Amino acid sequence: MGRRNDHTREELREIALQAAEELVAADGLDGLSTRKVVTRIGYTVGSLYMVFRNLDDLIVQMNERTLDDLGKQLTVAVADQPPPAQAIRALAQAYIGFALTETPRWLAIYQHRLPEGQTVPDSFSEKVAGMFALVQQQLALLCPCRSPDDITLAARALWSGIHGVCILGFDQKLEFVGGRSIAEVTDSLLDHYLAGLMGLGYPLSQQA
Amino acid sequence: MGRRNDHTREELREIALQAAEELVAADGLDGLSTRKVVTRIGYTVGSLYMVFRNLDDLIVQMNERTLDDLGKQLTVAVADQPPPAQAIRALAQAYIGFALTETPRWLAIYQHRLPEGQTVPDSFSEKVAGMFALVQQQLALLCPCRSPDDITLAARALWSGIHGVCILGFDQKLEFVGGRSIAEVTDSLLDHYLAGLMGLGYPLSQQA
DNA sequence: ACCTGAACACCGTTCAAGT
DNA sequence: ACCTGAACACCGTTCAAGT
Repeated sequence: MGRRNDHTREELREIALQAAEELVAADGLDGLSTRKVVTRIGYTVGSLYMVFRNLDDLIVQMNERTLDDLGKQLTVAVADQPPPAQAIRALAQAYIGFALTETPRWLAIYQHRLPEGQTVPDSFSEKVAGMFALVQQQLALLCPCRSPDDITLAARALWSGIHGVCILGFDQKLEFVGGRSIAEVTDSLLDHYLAGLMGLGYPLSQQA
Repeated sequence: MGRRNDHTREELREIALQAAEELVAADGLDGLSTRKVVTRIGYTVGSLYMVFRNLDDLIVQMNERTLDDLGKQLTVAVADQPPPAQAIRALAQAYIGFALTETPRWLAIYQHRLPEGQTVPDSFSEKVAGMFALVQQQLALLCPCRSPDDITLAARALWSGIHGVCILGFDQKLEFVGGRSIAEVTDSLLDHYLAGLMGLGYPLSQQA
């Protein structure tokens, strides 16, 4: 018993997160357990708690890695600096593409809920903010005359909307209207929202 | 032991679902368990399986009741037949209102995932379809010249978008940009999307 | 027919004990 | 210092046994 030192602390963290990702990819977040993780890496339950505070901590760290991967995809989508309207479309497509290819890991980001009162670490929020900044940046290029406040609001509305299409699209429960692909619905949202944002001086509520 | 007959099958179902709703309202879907439900209603574990196939079945039935409540709220929101643009806004506000006041039960609808391969019963899908029809109907009134296909697509895009704003708004993880309320972001989405839908003959992608 | 409670196979987390 | 494995308090589900 005890003191094997097969792996450094950091190595242990790495293989545990890898195992967790594989388990989630195979069976979804609900299929993840501490005992499955340690069995997969050849350790016993207790040792997990040397590296992670608890299962929630492990999941948050796993989700941070998923955010990193997602962020990379978004970054390459706008790497060749297309015009802003196309860039926004490319960002949306990259988001959908990631959700499509990495569905369980992507879902885990939103499925996991910390116990009441606990919040996600700053590093997590920063990654989310970084991705969000990509959208905001393109929107600012698209609408140079709008105030920063307007841009922030619009970016949030647009990105939340795209996320909504994705999340409902993947929820077979909500597969209410057949036929339409996630990409089609997203295009509708993008087309009309951006047209409205740029085309009219005043929002609907101030007309009539 | 055995044969108490304190309650009929239907009564047992009712008090079990009620207990489940109270548990979810208090501690969220993760705080729900078969054993807590039966303890709360004064029965033992086994008896739950006389009325529900398993815990997933109980949750689905509980979520159907939540959909009923939500549907009622949406219906009253358009009961006095306001003009379509206002009706759509009222539907969105009713949705947000329900999410705000019944957060854990509302969240449970989306949080719960059936095991791989299983699907939700038809009665569930029908309720979702019914709510969705409310939006579609108003959108059809707003844009009489659009094809039914266009309307379906637009309704889906718009409603998914509003849902996205809600779901990210309630996720403190994603509270990336401070200051903006869910209602504000929804208004931005509605204003610009509807303006774009009605104001321009061609979507952005077909311009320039 | 209804209901119990023991049984089984799982959980997350802790911690004394071993090297 | 690292790691084990038993222990504890939970799970969901089944089913023989009782009335």
